[in-house]
Amino acid sequence: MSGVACQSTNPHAHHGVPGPAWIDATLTQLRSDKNRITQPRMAVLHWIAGRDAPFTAEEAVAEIDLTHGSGSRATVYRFLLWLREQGWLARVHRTDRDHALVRQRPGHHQVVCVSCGDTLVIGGCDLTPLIGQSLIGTGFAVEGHQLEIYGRCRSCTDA
Amino acid sequence: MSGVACQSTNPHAHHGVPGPAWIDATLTQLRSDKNRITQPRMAVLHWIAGRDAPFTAEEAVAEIDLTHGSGSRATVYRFLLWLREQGWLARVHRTDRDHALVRQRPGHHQVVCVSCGDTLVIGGCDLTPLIGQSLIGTGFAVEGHQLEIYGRCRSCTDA
DNA sequence: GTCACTGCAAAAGGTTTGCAACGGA
DNA sequence: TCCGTTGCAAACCTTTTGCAGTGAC
Repeated sequence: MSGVACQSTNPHAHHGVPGPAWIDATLTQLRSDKNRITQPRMAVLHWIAGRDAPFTAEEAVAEIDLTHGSGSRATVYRFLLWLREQGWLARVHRTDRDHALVRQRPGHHQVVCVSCGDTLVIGGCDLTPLIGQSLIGTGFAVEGHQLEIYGRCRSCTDA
Repeated sequence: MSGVACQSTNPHAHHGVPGPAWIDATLTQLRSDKNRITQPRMAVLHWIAGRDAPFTAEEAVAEIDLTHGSGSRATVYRFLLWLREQGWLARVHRTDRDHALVRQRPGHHQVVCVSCGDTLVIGGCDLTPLIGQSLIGTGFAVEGHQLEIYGRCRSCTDA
């Protein structure tokens, strides 16, 4: 882990990928992939964009239906799957039950609060050299990595 | 990935936690926790000990039943849960579907081959100080972390 | 002998799929 | 218009749970 992010003020720690930029990027890919931009998909994108903590698919289904009056279970699941395949969502483990999803930007790492589930993302923290070193001589060709950090955020520690 | 691939320059890379040592350690804790050492639990332990690649709970159920003629679904699931809670198994993501489990030793990290699913573990690679540094000023209290590294093992690269 | 553990079978979740209707481009 | 996408409902798969019987200590 190197670079600016390791300084004390840490300008790279923030809540996930900024929502608006994330929507723009996904829309761009939808268009260039000749996929259709539909009303349900927009509802899903906007809902995710406003969501910083990890969420489950089922939460997405329920809340999108509530707030946007749209989103059948199948449609949401199908689109979430696409977003994951394209790398716009990362899967993280939940202490409780199943997996959750978070907006993702490559090369950044999730910091998850075990108490409230809020997420922080640290960027500019490239572990690649370190990992490479550890694997010298193993013949293993690294394609990527995912680091999840667990703990308690400020508000949950104070409480 | 073969055994040979791992005995190279990196003394800390190996296939998971060695099976026999892992069984001993879990048995020790079972005893000290006043839990009972039953035939089904022994079957589960031995099956896991001989398994280096990540496995799903369902695989465990099916194969343990086959090889040891024991292990009802509920019993295996209950024991796997205990092993996870005690930190003897780690949950890792699978590219395909749900989560998988692997033998774990604290402070070590999983290296997963995306092609054959085999696992390597690197130890002595403590990220804690680095993570701590990255989070200075965020008010986040780190309790733990999990690093998953993806890539291709030697045999899958050669193939 | 006691009480934790097992096994069954059923319930509870979570996710995927088939198919007719719909609607972006 | 055309074909990708939706919505519903049912199927599917994984994991959990209740409870009577069993067996480790």
